[in-house]
Amino acid sequence: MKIERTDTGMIDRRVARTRALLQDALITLVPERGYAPITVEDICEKANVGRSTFYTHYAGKEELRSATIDEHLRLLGNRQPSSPLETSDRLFEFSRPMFEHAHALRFLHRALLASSGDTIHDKFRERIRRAVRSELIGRRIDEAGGSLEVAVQFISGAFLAVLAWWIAADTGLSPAQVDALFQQMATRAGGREF
Amino acid sequence: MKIERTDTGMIDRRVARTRALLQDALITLVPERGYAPITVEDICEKANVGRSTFYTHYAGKEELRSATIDEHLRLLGNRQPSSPLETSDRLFEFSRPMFEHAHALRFLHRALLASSGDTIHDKFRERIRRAVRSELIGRRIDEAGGSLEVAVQFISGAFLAVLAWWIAADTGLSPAQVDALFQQMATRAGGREF
DNA sequence: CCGCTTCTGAACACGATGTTCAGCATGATA
DNA sequence: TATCATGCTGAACATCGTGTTCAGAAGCGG
Repeated sequence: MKIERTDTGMIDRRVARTRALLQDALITLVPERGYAPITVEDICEKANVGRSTFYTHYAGKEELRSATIDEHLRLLGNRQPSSPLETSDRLFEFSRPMFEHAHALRFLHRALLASSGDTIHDKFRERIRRAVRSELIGRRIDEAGGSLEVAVQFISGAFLAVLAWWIAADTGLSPAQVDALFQQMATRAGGREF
Repeated sequence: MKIERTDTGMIDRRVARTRALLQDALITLVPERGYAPITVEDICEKANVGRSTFYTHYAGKEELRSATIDEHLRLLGNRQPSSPLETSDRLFEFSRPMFEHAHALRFLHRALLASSGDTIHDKFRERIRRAVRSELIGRRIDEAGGSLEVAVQFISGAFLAVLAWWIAADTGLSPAQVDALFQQMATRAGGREF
């Protein structure tokens, strides 16, 4: 069976209801056990929706998750670019609204963006974080308000992104070259207290 | 059945052979299809190892991957800390050896570290990357040797790491505060050409 | 060469996926 | 309100991957 739209383009209430129930169920379930171990049946049970019904809406767990995210990201996308005239020359305008939005929907983000459940990645990341942390401690005298941890996350995140990109993309850059570029940015990032 | 060691602590050749075959099979398979869709049976077939044998060595796919990584990371770990006396005050000493190592074993890294196959994360990351890229273009005049892309990866990686940490850890920091810290580091990272 | 360990492949139980369908319930429309 | 098209249901089914078990074959170490 397949879900169509009415001639007028309206969405049947039953369809809207079912989809909302399923998405809510997913969002409720993920924080409890994590995403990976959840089954379609779990979701249906929590949502009080027949399993066969699930498949008339989504091809599987992944598609439900994807649709859920998309629907919420669309809301974020529909913001006016913070007054188009006011072209401040502050860099990285995007960050503030992102932080705001993530904070407002932090439960959703926790449920759907956090925990890829990827053991390997996490192991590797933790390794890097430790290295960065130990290099930062002792260089910075004062660390009020957990800004050390922000710096650790900042630097290690940057490093891993550059590393992953460099390995995957097979640019012509030699290890020494990427490292030089990374070093330059990383060192500057900390400012004078480094 | 369970694999033990001989009294002398030696590893039976058959055991070594089997494990090597399985690890190699995994490394061969991942670049072809990605990690997620690979089944234990696939691995066994590629490795020419009985499926029941697989389970006498590893509890599942994940454990095999974990063991494979660990075994290779151990090789990296056994490096002397680049002459302990030479305590250069160059920051982030860790990065250079990492880049070197990743380059040497780049096929392994591509196979096991790249592509978590996580659709959602990737979508989100790409969104950020685009935002960063568009903010950087136009500000930087000269972009020789793909250093723009390095900057994009650097900044977006840093942003996502900070965001993920902040959402997950529930520190007391307000959106404005995290953003301020992020902005400070990000702006500095680019140096004067920003 | 002997004895012990590992490998093998087939069989089994299990759980989750994804599909199908006949019948029921509900929303849209007039 | 009546009608009818559409969505929901639940049970049944086929399929697939997982993880276990075991008896016999093969290979290793001593």
